[in-house]
Amino acid sequence: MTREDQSDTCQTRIVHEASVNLVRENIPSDQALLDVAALFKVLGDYSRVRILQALSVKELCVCDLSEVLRMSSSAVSHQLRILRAAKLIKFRREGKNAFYSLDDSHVQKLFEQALEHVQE
Amino acid sequence: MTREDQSDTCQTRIVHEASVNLVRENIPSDQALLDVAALFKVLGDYSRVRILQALSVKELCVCDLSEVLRMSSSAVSHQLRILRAAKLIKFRREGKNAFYSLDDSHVQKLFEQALEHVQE
DNA sequence: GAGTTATTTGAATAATTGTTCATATGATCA
DNA sequence: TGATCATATGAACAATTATTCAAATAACTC
Repeated sequence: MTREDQSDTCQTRIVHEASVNLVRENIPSDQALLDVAALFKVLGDYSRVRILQALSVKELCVCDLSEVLRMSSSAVSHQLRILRAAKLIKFRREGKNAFYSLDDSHVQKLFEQALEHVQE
Repeated sequence: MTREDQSDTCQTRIVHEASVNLVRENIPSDQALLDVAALFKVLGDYSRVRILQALSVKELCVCDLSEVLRMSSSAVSHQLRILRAAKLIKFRREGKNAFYSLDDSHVQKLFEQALEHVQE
C-alpha cells in the first residue's frame, strides 16, 4: 500500500483549480498562523478566561484572584504564567503582593467579539 | 490536615476587599464565560486556523482544502465538523462535493484582532 | 537572624484532543 | 445494479495540558 493509495485522500488531483490557486496566493506566513493559533489556544481555557475577565474590571493580586475565582493560588499562578508568556497580562510587585492587569487593548476587543458571537 | 490548611491557598482571608467586591459585581454568567472559552478553544488549533483562513478567501470543498493544506480529507473533515458545531462555518452540498464557507462576520474580526496582537 | 505570608515552580496524574487508519455513507454515472 | 469518488465517522494512539501536591523563593515583620 503506497502513500498515494490512502483511501481518505482525494484521488482525482483535478480539484477546483482556480479556487485552489486563488487561496494559495492568499496564505499568510506559517508563523503568523501559528502565532494566531497559539494566542487563541491561550484564550481557550475557562480558568484563563475568568482570570482575564476579572482583570478587565480591575488590577488584582494572586491572592485576590484565587479568592474571587475559588481556585488555589498555585493553580492561578500557573495560569498567570501562561497569560504573561502570551503578553496578555503584565504584573508589578508591591511588597509581598504581585499585581496583575491586562497588558493589551486587543484582548478586550477579542473578548467583546467572542461574546457577541456566542450570544447570537 | 484540613481543607483550610492548604499551603498554596491564601491564608489571610483579609485580601483587598474593595477590589474583590468590585470584581465580584462584574462577573458575567458562568455560561457566557464557558461559551467564550469554548469558542477560543476551537480557534486555538493550527489546522483549524488554516482552514478558516483558506475559507476566508473563498468557499472550498473538502477535497480542495485537503489539497491546499496538504492534509488528509479525513483530518480535514474531522476539523470541519468541529468548526461547524461552533457555528463558524456553514456548508452546502453540490453533487458529490460539500462546499464550506465562513458562517459569521465575527470570525473575520476575531482573526484581524488576533493578527494585530501577534504582529506587535 | 527566625517566622510568617504571598507567590512561584517542578513533578505527577488525569483528562482532553488531533491525527491516522479502517470503514461506512452519500452521490453520480455507466 | 455495480463501480467510483467525495465525504463522514468510529476507534485507537500519541501528544498536550490543567490541576494538585510538595517544596522553593521572595518580601516583609519582629
